[in-house]
Amino acid sequence: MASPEERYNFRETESRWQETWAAKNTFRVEEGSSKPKYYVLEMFPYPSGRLHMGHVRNYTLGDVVARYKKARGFNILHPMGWDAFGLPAENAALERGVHPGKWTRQNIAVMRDQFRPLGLSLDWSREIATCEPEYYKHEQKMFLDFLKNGLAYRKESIVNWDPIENTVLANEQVIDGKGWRSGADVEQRKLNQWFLKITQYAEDLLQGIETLDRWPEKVRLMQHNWIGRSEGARVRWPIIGRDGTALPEPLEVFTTRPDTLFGASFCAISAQHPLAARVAEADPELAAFILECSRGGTSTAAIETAEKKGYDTGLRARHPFITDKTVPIYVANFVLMEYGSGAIFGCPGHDERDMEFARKYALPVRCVVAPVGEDPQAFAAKLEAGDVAYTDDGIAINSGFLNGLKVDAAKRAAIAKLETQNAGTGTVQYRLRDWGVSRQRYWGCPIPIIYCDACGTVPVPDENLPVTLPEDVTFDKPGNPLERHPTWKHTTCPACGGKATRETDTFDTFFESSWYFARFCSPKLTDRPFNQVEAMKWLPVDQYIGGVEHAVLHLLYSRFFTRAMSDCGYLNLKEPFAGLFTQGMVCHETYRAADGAWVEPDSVTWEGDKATADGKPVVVGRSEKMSKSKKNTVDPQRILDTYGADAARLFMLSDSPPERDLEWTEAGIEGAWRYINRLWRLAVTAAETPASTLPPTLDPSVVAVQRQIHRAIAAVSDDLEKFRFNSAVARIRELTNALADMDRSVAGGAAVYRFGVETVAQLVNPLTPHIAEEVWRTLGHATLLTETPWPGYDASLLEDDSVTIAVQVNGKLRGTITVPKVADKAALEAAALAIPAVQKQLDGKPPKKVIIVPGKIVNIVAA
RNA sequence: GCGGGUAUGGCGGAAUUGGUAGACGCGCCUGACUCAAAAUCAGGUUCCUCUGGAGUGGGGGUUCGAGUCCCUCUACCCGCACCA
Repeated sequence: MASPEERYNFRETESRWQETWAAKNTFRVEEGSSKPKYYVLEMFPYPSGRLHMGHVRNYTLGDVVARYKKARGFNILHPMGWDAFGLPAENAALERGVHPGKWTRQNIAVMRDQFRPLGLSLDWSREIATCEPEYYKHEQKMFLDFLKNGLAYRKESIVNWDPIENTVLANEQVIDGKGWRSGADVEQRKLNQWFLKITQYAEDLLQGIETLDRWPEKVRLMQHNWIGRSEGARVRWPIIGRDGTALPEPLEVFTTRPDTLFGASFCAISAQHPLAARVAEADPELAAFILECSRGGTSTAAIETAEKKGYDTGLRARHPFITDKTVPIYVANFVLMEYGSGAIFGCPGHDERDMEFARKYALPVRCVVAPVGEDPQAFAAKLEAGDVAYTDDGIAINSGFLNGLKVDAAKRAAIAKLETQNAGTGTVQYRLRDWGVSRQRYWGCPIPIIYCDACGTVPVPDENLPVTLPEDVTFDKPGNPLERHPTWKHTTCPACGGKATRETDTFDTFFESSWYFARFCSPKLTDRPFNQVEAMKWLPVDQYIGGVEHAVLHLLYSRFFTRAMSDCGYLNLKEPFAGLFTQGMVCHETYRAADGAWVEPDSVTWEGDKATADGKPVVVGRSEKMSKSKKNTVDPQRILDTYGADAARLFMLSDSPPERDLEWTEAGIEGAWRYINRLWRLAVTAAETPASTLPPTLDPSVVAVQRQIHRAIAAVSDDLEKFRFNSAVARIRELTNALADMDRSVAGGAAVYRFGVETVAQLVNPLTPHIAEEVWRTLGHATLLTETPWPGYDASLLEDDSVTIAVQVNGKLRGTITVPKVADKAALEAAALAIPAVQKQLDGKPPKKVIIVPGKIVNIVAA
């Protein structure tokens, strides 16, 4: 029976250890250490105001890795910072009239305080905030270096416009045709924008994926698809005008199927194609069609569902292979200007979309590929009469010099011929577009550029960096406050000294997060973003942890930045993150009142399986990601106040594998809290047990526990290495159960018990560091457990002298036998056959066959 | 449409190379302690027609033996989506 003194006081204990670790700088990087380095990083938080459960899970996972690796003898870099620029700060300014900078810095202060009681092994001396000029001045310099090296450029282009956020979005920030934060239908607008040349690295980024063997397959695949490499050809089609004369410039189309050129029945160009505009000058009907395409296509979502429409320009394109053959050129609403050359040739027989178009406009369908093993004539007749395209592999038919070749060979032959005829070239096309980084927002890093009527685009000279954000701005009107600031925008040209204006756009906030991992290597350096030697020592990040939602955003941008920084002399590295772990979301049941309004979990009361809120019944919905809109959030603060950090951490780690979604339940956290107390009682008992040395002979039951301790060390070590934290918890609980059940009064009992409790403290330390440290101290250790090496195990104690193995008859379990580990096959067979249940199954007949796998199983095959 | 993933008790999940399915926990049940409750402790808990049988989403296959390998179907989840 636990007396009040013995009850575990997490409030006092957890804060005491947090203070001790802080006072001793336990988690600072060890300068000049000869230990191997290990860089653990979790995706840094946006200072939204308060920590949420997703943060707690993310940082707990990272902390387990950091503490485990520290015990394993590594010199750990485990820093924390703030991804502090972003739109919510401006929204707060609009709604509450508070300056974005003030709001952000207040949030940082609140959240930093919320971090402390979690007991994370962070090196706070390296804290950074991206909204401070000490940080962003370096990225302004970096941008200018990118510009010098041809990695940044400005151009007018059609961009994704978010009408709610009043800013441009990158392609990666448009999800299902909607803004990734606002959810608004994204519109198309033509604007002058700064771009970073991520496409220059398309091939390298693609190939680099192969080296990321400690990344989840899912993320690698998503990046692979996002880059979207396709091999094909650019084909030039001479154009014949409406009057029958040839135009000077040919039409260039991109295709991945040059093998189907003989099946071409039309060409189609984008409504934004220059040729379309030229023809429209003399054709009002076409001009109207083009307008319709762009009007109907203001939202990306609308484009995707729109019916395929075309307009015959009256121009014709001359086929590269077939003399005298020409095809009509259409303007089509489904051809994208941004991909390939903004023009295609249509082969309806072997492309679904072209088939749809051809049937609509009564264009010919010609079969030029037939599947192997089918009669080509019959197949072609069926295909040409139907409306389903054949897109699989096959053999070229009706295709002149390509006839008889399979698709791959035909592609190569077609490209070779195009090249000899000077009618086209083999090429590689990527889906990846350059990264538009201009944002029409205030709360971001100013783009260090000046526009001068005389000198054009002029970079801000180094000595004038940083270009800092003005503090005196107003948010009383829509649009970018920098644009209407009375003085900030107006400046003099650094080149000619004349009147000039500043760029008022700021960088996409993904700019800051694309290099922060390097800044942590020398966070206080003032003259450069980071020290190259330090960065090369710590990078790549050994273990990066965060949500999968950044698979093609932050994670791709960072890989690009690392390459770009290397090409500009900042680094010599390609991949920033050697290991990546993407954690699941934290979910909770949802509740709705009769009127459909969401109800918070805290206001729901249960009576049996009936849930009510304010006396009215509520409908229990499915478990979903915690979100403010569905009100199914649980405030980490309340959990920490009620159960402490260790219980919260333990529950988060034990209930689900870390890559899967976690269902938050009050019962679960209570279970974790019970375990903490159970462990504490064990420790109190162990501390009361007089320390004794191990006697020469141990009671067999004690030997069994001793084996279990060593097995637990081996299993938990392996589990922690492989992110199987839920299994690690199970193994530790098993050992705890065994220790609680053991007889301490027999020979060696007391000593092994004590050793066992000590081992539990060590094993549980990365997961629940406060109680672990407290147990360690209670057992009489003067040194910190946090500074104690990871326990080793005795391999000879992992296995028992005797093993229990299963006995099957025809694959069905009929009994078990416990035999010496060294028992030979004959002994195993004899023991197995002696089992009554086995005898019964055999029914007096001799077995047909006996399969014996020593140490594992005996399977008797009955006649 | 294309690509990927997942499916195991009432629930979360375990079973690392094919070898005793359901570890560990939650919930539930019984008992002890208590005036009572909570907490704690002890025991039980896959299902069924229970000396046996069935069982890892459905169906089929390989094997002495399949949650695990192969084929096929279904459901759900995620990513991309007129990319030529």
